[in-house]
Amino acid sequence: MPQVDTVDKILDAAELLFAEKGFSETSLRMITSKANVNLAAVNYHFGSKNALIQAVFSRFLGPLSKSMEQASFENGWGKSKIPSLEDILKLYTHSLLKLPSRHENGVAIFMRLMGLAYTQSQGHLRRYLEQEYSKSFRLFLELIKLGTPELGVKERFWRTQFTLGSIAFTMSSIQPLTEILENSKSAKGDPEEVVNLLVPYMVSGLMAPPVDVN
Amino acid sequence: MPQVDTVDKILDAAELLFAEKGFSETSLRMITSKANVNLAAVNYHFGSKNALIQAVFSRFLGPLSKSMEQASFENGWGKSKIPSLEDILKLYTHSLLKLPSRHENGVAIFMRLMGLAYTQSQGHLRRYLEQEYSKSFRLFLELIKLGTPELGVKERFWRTQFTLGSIAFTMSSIQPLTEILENSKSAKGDPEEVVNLLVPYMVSGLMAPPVDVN
DNA sequence: TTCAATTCCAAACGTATGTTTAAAACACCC
DNA sequence: GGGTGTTTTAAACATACGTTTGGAATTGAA
Repeated sequence: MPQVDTVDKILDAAELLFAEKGFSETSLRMITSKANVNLAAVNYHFGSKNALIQAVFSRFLGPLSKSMEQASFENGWGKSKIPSLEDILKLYTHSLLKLPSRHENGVAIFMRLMGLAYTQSQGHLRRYLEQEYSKSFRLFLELIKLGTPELGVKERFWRTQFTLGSIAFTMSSIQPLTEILENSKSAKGDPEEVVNLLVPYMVSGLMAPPVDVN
Repeated sequence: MPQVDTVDKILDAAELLFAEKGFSETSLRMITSKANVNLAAVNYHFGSKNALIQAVFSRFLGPLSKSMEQASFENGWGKSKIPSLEDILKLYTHSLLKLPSRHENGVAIFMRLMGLAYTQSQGHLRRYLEQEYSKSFRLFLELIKLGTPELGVKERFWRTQFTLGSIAFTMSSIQPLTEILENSKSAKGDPEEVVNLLVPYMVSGLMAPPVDVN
C-alpha cells in the first residue's frame, strides 16, 4: 500500500482543480496528470466524472456536517435554549476553519466548491447534496430561525439567501477580484481574518429592522 | 432586412442559455438551434464563442454603465455633496430594474450573468470587462467609499465584497431559472420585491459598527 | 511458490465541441 | 437585369472529451 493511495491522490488533485476552474472546465486528463495516475483510474475507482465530483464533496462535507450537528447538540440549542445569531454563525464559521484539509487555504477551497455547487448547473450534484445533507441544511435553517424570531418567513428566507451569498461568493472570487482591484495588500488577509470581518456583517444584515411583516 | 436580424437572434438565445446553464455548458449548437440560425452564423458575425460571450455582456452593460454614470452626475454626487449609502444602493438597484430587456425577468438574467462572470473561470471575459468597464466599477467603489466614511480600507473592501456576493449569488442561485421565467408573476421570484428586501440588508451590513480600524 | 483478486496501464472508442470551407442564396445599386 | 458585396448554408475538419477495453503488473493469502 502506497503512502497516499490512488483514490486520495485523485481526490486531492480534483479538489484543487475543481475549485480553481470549475467542474466542466476541468478534464479528467488534467486531474490524472496532476495526480500522477493513469487516466483510467478515475473511472476504475469512482465510476464516472460525476461520481468523482460527488466524492470530492463527501470527503469534507461528511466530517463537517457531523461536527456541526454535534456542536449544536452539545450546546443544548433548541427551543428551550435559544442561541444568539452571533453564536450560531460563529459556530459554523469556526467549525469551517477547524476543518482539516490536505491543502493550504483549505477553507477557501471548500467555500469555493460550495459556491460552485450552488452556482454551476450540475443537476446531479445538487440532487446528491440534497439527499445526502438535507438534514444538516435543515438544522442550519432552524437555528437561523431561532436566532431571528422577529423576521417574517419571506424576509428570513431572502436574508438567509443573501447571507449564504456573501459567504460563497466572497470565498469563490477572492483571486479574481484582487486582480481587478490590484489592492492586494488589503485582500491578502487570511481566511480567519476575513471570517472575523464576515460574522458581524452577516449578523447586522440579518438583524436589520424588518421591512416586510408577514 | 428582417425584423430581428441574425445578430440579435443569436444574442437573445445566447443570453438566456448562458444564464441558465453557464458558458462552458452551453454549446454553439444549442444557441443556434434555439435562435433558428445556422451554426456558422456565430463565427461569421462574432468571430468566436468567446467574442459572443463578450458581446452578450456589452449589450446590457453598455447602456447600464452609461445610465449609472449619468445618474450619479445629475445628482451632483461627490465630495461636496455626499450621498447616503441607501441613496447609492437604491440608484444602482433601480437603474438595474429599469434596464430594458428583450426577456421577461431581464434583471434576474443580467444578475445571473454578472454572477457567472465573476464565478466561472472565464479569463477572457474578466479581462474584457476589466478593460471595458473599469471606470464604472471604480465609480461604484468611490461612491461606496463616500457612503461609508467610518470604515477602514480593509473592512470596506471586504464588506463591499460581501455585498456584491449577496447580489450576485442571490440572483445566480434562483435555482430553476426556467421555472421562474414561466410563472414570473409568482411572488417569490419578483425581482422588485427581492431588491426592496435586499437594499436594507446591504445597508445594514455595510453600516455595521467597524470591527477593525486601520 | 502458487494462485486468485485487485490495481494499473496504454490504447482505442464514440461522441461532442468550436471552427473553417466553399458554394449557394440573397440584397442592393447602377 | 446584371453584377457585386453580404449573408446563409450544409458539410467537413481537427481536437478534446469521458469512457471502455484487454492485458500486464502488483498484491496478499495459502
